[in-house]
Amino acid sequence: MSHREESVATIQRELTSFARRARATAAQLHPELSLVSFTLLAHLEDEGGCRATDLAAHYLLDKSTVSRQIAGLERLGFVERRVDPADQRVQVLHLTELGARTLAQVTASRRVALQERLADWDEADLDRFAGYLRRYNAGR
Amino acid sequence: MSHREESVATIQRELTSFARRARATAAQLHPELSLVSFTLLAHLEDEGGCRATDLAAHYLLDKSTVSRQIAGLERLGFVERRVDPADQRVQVLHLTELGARTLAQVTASRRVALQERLADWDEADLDRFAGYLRRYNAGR
DNA sequence: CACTTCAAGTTGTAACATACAACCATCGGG
DNA sequence: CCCGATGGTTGTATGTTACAACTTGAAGTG
Repeated sequence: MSHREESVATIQRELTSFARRARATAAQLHPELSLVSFTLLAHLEDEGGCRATDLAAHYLLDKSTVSRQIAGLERLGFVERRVDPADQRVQVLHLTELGARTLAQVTASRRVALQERLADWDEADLDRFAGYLRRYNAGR
Repeated sequence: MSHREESVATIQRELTSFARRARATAAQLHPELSLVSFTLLAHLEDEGGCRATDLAAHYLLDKSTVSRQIAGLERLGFVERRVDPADQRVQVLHLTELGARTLAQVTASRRVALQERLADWDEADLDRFAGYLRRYNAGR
């Protein structure tokens, strides 16, 4: 196995291991907002509102799954729907004020945990790690 | 926000985004072996056999969940149990020949996908990225 | 305009995954 | 020999997800 292949194998192993734990970690940190709900809210924040179909495409979920997730988030008062005047079928989803506040809280508590974990990394390493992750995720 | 905080924020965002997609990606790539089953088999391979309790601790799962997962994998003929002669309560889990072969296939197909995605990375970057991921996961 | 086709969302259904609690069996130490 | 701790299974409830069938509205075509 070449050096290159070994690196790829390591990346594979570590990413898998991370993915596997992510759900449980998220659930422990804030039981009120699952990993999926959290990412949906975050996406709404980033995009400043989007359609359910967009969420489904972006997160590789079935539209029925998104429909139910959104219904739950609406029940919690975190998102609201605004019918697109140009197309009555479309519901543009937006964060409510409460949704934005909750998202901010959860993001902050996650960040604290992450900061602790990365406490002994120096700034240059953090910067490069962040860059690699961004590059990896962009590559699709 | 300091440079350091910005890097941490990026890492948080990218890791979350990755985690969110991982399950669906895995499911598409090989419907026969979910992400969880895959990681359990991989762990057995790495460790050369271990207890259900170890799996639960490592993957932050309830022991009942692991118990059912293992039951499923046993039904599929991928793992076998050997009672520890030193402690009758303990079942040491091992990959069967079929389990090892299936795991190897899935690992290989995942690796191909990953290699494609990392095709335009140079070797030094791959090496550093792998190192950062290992360091990140080790930090707990 | 009527007809067809397509896109956005919802709902019915079934399969899993998961946690928690209760439980059983076994081990090890007083 | 009992008793607490450990490994594991089973009962139960909840949540996530996909697939399929359906509803509604949009858009194009004759």
